[in-house]
Parts: sequence; structure tokens; C-alpha cells
Amino acid sequence: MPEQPASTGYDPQKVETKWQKRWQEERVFETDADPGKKKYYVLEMLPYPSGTLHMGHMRNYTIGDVVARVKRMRGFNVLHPMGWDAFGLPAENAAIKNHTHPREWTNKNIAEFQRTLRRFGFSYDWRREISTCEPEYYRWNQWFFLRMLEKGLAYRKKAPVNWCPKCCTVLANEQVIQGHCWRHEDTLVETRDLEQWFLRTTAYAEEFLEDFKLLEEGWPERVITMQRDWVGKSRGANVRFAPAEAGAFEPIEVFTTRIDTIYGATALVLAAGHPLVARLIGALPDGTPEKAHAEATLAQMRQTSVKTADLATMEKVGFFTGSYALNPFSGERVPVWVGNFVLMGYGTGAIMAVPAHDERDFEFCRKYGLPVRVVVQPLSGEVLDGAKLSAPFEEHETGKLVNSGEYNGLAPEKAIEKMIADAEARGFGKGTIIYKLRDWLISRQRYWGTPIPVVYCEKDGLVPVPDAQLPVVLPANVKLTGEGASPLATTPEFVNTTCPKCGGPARRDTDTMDTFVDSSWYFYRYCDPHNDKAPFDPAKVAYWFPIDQYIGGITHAILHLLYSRFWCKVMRDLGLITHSEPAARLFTQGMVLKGGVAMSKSRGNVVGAHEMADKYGADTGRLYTLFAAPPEKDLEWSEESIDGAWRFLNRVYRLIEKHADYVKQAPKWNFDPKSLTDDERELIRVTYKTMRRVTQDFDTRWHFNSAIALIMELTNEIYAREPMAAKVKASVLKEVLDILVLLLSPMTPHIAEEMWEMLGHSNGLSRQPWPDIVEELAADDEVEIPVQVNGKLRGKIKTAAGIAQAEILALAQGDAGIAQHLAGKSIAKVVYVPNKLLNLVVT
RNA sequence: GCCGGAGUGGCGGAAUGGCAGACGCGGCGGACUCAAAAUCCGCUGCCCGCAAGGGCGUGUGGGUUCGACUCCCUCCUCCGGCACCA
Repeated sequence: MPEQPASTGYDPQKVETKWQKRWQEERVFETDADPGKKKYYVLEMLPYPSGTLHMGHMRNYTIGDVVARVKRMRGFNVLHPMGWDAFGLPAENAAIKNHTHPREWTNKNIAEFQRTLRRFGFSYDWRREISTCEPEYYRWNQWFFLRMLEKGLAYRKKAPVNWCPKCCTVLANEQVIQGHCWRHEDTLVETRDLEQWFLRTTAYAEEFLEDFKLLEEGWPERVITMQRDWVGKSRGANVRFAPAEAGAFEPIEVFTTRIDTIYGATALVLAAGHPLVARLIGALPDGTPEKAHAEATLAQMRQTSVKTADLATMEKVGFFTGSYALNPFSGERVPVWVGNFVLMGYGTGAIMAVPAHDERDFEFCRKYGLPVRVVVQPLSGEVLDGAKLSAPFEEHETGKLVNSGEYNGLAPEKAIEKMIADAEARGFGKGTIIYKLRDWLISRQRYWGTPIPVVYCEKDGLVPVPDAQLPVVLPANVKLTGEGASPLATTPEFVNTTCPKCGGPARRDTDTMDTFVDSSWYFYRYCDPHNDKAPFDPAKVAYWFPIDQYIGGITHAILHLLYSRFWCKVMRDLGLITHSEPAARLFTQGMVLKGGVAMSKSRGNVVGAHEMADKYGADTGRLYTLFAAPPEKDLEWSEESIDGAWRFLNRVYRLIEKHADYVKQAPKWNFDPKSLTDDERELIRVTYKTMRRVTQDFDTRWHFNSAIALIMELTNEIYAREPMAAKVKASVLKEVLDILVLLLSPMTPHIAEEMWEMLGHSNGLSRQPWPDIVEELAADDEVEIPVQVNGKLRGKIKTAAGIAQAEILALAQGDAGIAQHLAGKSIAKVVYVPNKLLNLVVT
């Protein structure tokens, strides 16, 4: 702990407790919808209550709190809520380990999180606090699920799904990172064939892309790019290749983005899982080595079908099925192969291999001796020979078609257009658009989540639980082992129920929902957190939405942020809301690092929020995280730099303390610049200039670090004018100190409130309006103009503001230092930026 | 491989085409003190020079411009995302 300076009375613990209590008593941060007032909804992503909060978390909340406080001071009706993403696997695992209940573990953490956030003075409206593990909340997850079921947006399907052996549950595609579980970086995800619940996110694939136009201004380009890649739109064509022997098998449909290269297709390649594969192998004569080879290779391919991180570098393997198909354009017989590099889950599960113009096809065909035929020649004049090609020619823009019948000579883009049209006209193909995005798998074989509100009746089959019977409550007493099937499945009191339709015996669905469901719409609930008739009152949401500023980590660029966009569009189509995007602006703050890596409990490099508050107080912690780096950048924690923030707050405090008695009783200054002495005029000028620039930093750029630097400079300027009482009238000094405290207040609210009180105000700082800029008071009447000769700085000239070019030129030529660089040369050009700079071009 | 982002003193960083290095940390010096801490003041990019002053300087090389950390192109390095997606 730094020594408390003897000369100051700043005691952060005392000050912070005092004002937190006052804010709570006076309900300063409680807000309600008020159509007469302009609103501002600022939100930080809700935390998962686990462990303890460290300064990495606090940085995120501090940024949001500064914005909330500034907007409040600027007259907005500000909604700034907080809640808990309370369902999830860590609670369940911790409960198993510690022989407790997930609810108990979670609530203990929530209490601790709340205490920490209060200690940092974040201006939340705590009446709106929500916890997603409460039936009052998750019943609306179930309600939404039933609405989606009605609309066909929720469905059950048996499909190959991702299974994490450590989580003991399936995962959505978004939760698989490079073949690994998003929670367990070291654990490969396995594939299992299971019947599961999906939400039809793909129904909105095109809209996800289309609506980026609403987000271009307010969302980081990076996030948009990541989502765009994730949705993965491809334009191309489906083309059917008929069997060479009529009726031998169903025509094989391939998807291609390069139909222009179809004359160069020297094989068709099917995925191992393609429905036709078994039939084609079956058609091979029994007992032949070809058949044996095909069967063996297929078995091998299926065995290694697990997704792995190095899929891209895996060796290509395949075999010939013995069958041929006909190229619908050329009529050529094309061998049908099976290849491990063709994915069943994308396109049609079958491709045409064009080795001359695709790298993967090239590798495959070279390996198996299939011919390489060039059908697009570069415009450069170079003539490629398929037999000698060392790499495929993949470019679209710089080639023209050859060996392609009637399409010879066309540019690829033109050929694609024409060939799709012809394929459609001749009935063997059509232009198609496909997406990489998959539907959202939401079933989880775990306990601590929202029960899926359907039952299975022997007579009526799948029956949705009627709305009136919601919520389907998660039973409290369940054996948690962390192994085997869904814990709910081993709880007969839960499983066994009656069919809502026929009243006969029925079984409940025993899976729970992905916890990303909880966080997909929680920000709507904040608008109306205690509604027990509906998820929210549409009128209240209409007032507050969209979120004006959403703040959180880049980790959720795809997961949470894509699911939230989906939920919003679904709610819109249900008629609950009218907007299409939940958050108008998104800010992704940088991480807090220590020793070059993100703070995390498992790495043991955290600086706890309480540790920080104990040592320096919350205000110093807030100030430091804002000052040490711009908010979007990662911040490397430095104990020494914190001392700087601590020193600065003490320095300001001492300044106020010293002059409080002098200014306390002073009347409000009359804002007449003519009433000022030169010293006063200069001090007022610096103050108002600072105010203007700090306001800009808050409003448009979010450069909190440079805003603080400016406030530090202002403080230095005031200090430089000691002895103050002799030089500056009390009313003028009061104006200056008031502004200093106001500017600082969004970032360090407790000490600012204390100083505001010391300055003689009894009305509380948190409801003060942001000071208005008086341009006249910020204006310079004298300026120092840098003078360059050929772009090099050669001198500076002090002069009245607004001086004309001719005059400044004369002054420059008269300046000895500058003149020496002009001697013997002639001025070819004069560039004068008024009040900014003079550049003389000489030759 | 593809798509983003970044690269500025010893360190964190500032500069919206116009004085590069604000502000802070660290360092050096001074004041105060018996002394120390705290505080206040000053100096602190590199090189040459006693100094005045001059030269160099924002990853590299080029370009646009009167003027480039900033805009354009080339390359290098680091970070992030995606990746057998036809």
C-alpha cells in the first residue's frame, strides 16, 4: 500500500462507502421508461457468476459506467442494468466436485459478484437485476421455444452432431473451435449420430448478411467480417450428372462455384457418407480386387471421419467406384470416385473434380493419375499444358475459356452466367446459393439449464407443453454424477408425467437448453424484469430498444452475438418488436493482460477487484484501467503505473481541499470575459478548451486515456498559477474547479462527489448536467504559428489570432532565424493554414 | 493459404494530412527536511557540438502532397479469426 500522503485527507475507503450508500438511498440510478425523455440504453455483457471478479472484468464495466454517467449528465434517460448468466456447466461441475447444489454454488457467486460491482460504484439500476436460472426467467425461454416450434423454427432431427467427451454433452457448431471444444481447448470434439433439437438459424442466413448494412456504422468491422465468414455465403450452381448406363443410378448432383470449368471435370467425387456410395460399391462384381479395395478404403475413411484441427493438411484418399456419369455439357464419360476431402455436410456431398483449376482437385487427381485438362487459359498469353502443370490456375479475372465447346473465348464470369442459364433451360441444373451456417443445436445432456418443454406420449407422440403449464420447473433433487445420460433422465418424478392432450402417461424431454439461449434475449427482459404475463411489455421494449451501446469481449463475436441477432429477428417475426437488430452499436474492449497473457484464474495471474479496491480504492482502479490504454486495446497491467493514477487523484484532492474554503461561498461567476485579469482569462481559456476536447473524447472517440491526460494537464495548469488567491478571484476559481471535478466525475465518481461537496454544492454530482461549452471563452486571441521552410520547422511566430497571410509572411521574413533559411532563395509558394501553420516553399 | 488488426523513446501511450513523442511510468537534478518519506519545481528520442545551432528519427522500400505516424503500393514482423466449404 502506498503511504498515505500526510498533507491530504483523501481516504478512498471512507469516501467510496459514503457515496455508494448515498446513491443507493437516493435511488439515483433507477430509471423508468419516459416517452417524454430521450433514452439511452448502455449495456455490458452479463457475466457468468463464477469465481471472483478481477480487473479484466472491471475494465469492461468501467467503460460502460463512464458512458452511462456521461449520457446521464447530458440529459438522457439512461438504462444501465446488470444481471447473471446463471445457468451453465461450471456450476454443475463445481457442484459435483464440492457435493453441493448448482443453485447454491451459483447464488453464492452472484452475491459475491454483486458486492464487488457495488464496491466499484457502477451506476446500475439494481431493481432490474435478473438471474437466468430462476423459473421467472427461464419460463420465457420455454415460451419462446414453443413459439418457434409452432413456426417450424424449432425442430428435432437425427444428425451427426458434435460431442465433447469432457462436457458430456453435444455442442453447437459455433461452440467447436478448430475441431476442439470451446471450453476445453485440448479436447477434440467427436461426431455422434443423435436425435436432437435444433433452432433454424439458417432461415435467417441471408438476413444476417443483409442486415450488416444496419451495423456498418456501429459495429467493429472485425466482428462483421467474422460473422460474414461464419455465415459463409457461396453463389454457384447445382448440376446433375446422369449415369452413363441409363438407369444405373439416380443422377448425381454436384455443387460448384465454377461451372465455367465444367469441361475440365475429369472425375466426380462423392463424400464417404453420400447415399449413393453403398449402391455403387454394391454394383461392383463380388470377389473382385476392386470391390475389396473399395470396401476397405471406405471403412478406413469412415473411421477417420472425426473432425480434426489438421483436416486441411490431411492426405487425400479415395477410390474409383467403377461407375461412370455423363457430363451434361460435353456428354463426356466421367469416372465416379469417392474421396475423403468431400464433405457430406456442405453442398450436395458431391463435387466435380476440375484438377486444372482447383488446388484440392489437382492434388487428388495427380495422386490417382486422373487427367488434368486446362479449360481456362490466362489472358497473359502464356499457354498452360495440363500434363505439365505444377499448380492449378484458379483465377477468375484473368482468363478465358478454351476446350469448352460453344463457350470458348468467354471470360469465366460471363461463362458462369451463360452456363447456369443454359443448364436451367436444358433442365439439368440451376443457379444456387448455399451457406456454411448450420442450424443451432440447442439440446444439452446436462442438468443446470432450461428444461425443454415437450413431452412424448405413446399415443400422441411429441406434444408441446401448453403455455398455461409453464414453467416446466427444473427439479431440485437430482443425482449429479457428471457421467452417462442427461441427469434429468434418472429423475423419475421429472420424467414421468401425463400427456397434455390425452391425459395418458408420457415422458418429458430430459435434455436442457444450451445456455446461449438464456443470453440471447436477456437484454429485453431488463426492460420489464418482473413481468409474469409475457417475456416483456412490447411498449417498454419499444421505448428502450435498440441497445444504443453494447460492450463486451471479442470472444462472443460469433457465438452470443449471432444467436442474439437470430433471436431478435424471430421476435420481430412473432410481432413482439419492430426492429431487426438488437444493438445499434457494439464495442469490443481489449483484454487485461499480466505477463503478456489474459488475466485468468487458471493461469494464476489475476489482480482481484477487491485487492485493488483494498489497496487504492475503486476510483484509482477505474482511473488506471481507463488511462493505461485506449479501451479497444489490450492493457498490460503495471503496478508502477497505478501509483501514477493514485498520485493524480491525491493531487486533485489536495487542490480542492486547499481552495475549498476560498471558493465555497463565492457567487457564481458572471461569464463575462471582460471582467477577467490576464491570469484569469488564461485559466478560463485553458479550462474551456479542456472541456471541449474532453467532451469530444467522450462523445465520439471514446479516447478515455487522452481525456484523462487533458484533465491532468488542466490540473497542472491550475497548480502552475499558485499562489492562487492572490491572482484569481474566488468566483473564477470556483468555475474552474467545478469544471475540473465535473469532467473527472464519470470516471472517478466517488472522489468527484466528495470534492463537489467540498466545493460547496449540496445537490449531488450524479444529477448535474454536463457543462456547456462557451466557444468565446475557449477562443485564443493570441496564437503561436509554426513556420516551415520546405516543410522543415524553422521558427515560430507569436501573433494575434486570425492574422492574414500577407502579414504573417512579412513577420516570418522579418524573423532572423527564419530569414537565414530564405537568404539567396526565392519563395515559389506560400502555404498558410490560418492560425495553424505557415510553410514557405523556396527554390 | 485466405480475411482482419497492429508496428512511434527505456516502458504504457498521444498526435482526426499541418510543431512527432502530449499525459503518465521509470530515470536524473533541484527545493523542503537534522534525515527520510510524501510533496512541489525542472530536465529526460538518438547523433554531432563547450554553446548557439545542426543532422537523423514513427517496422522496410517506394509513391502522392507545399507538407505523411496519418493516404496509396511493395515487403518484413507480431497478434487475432477462418481454413479440404468445392
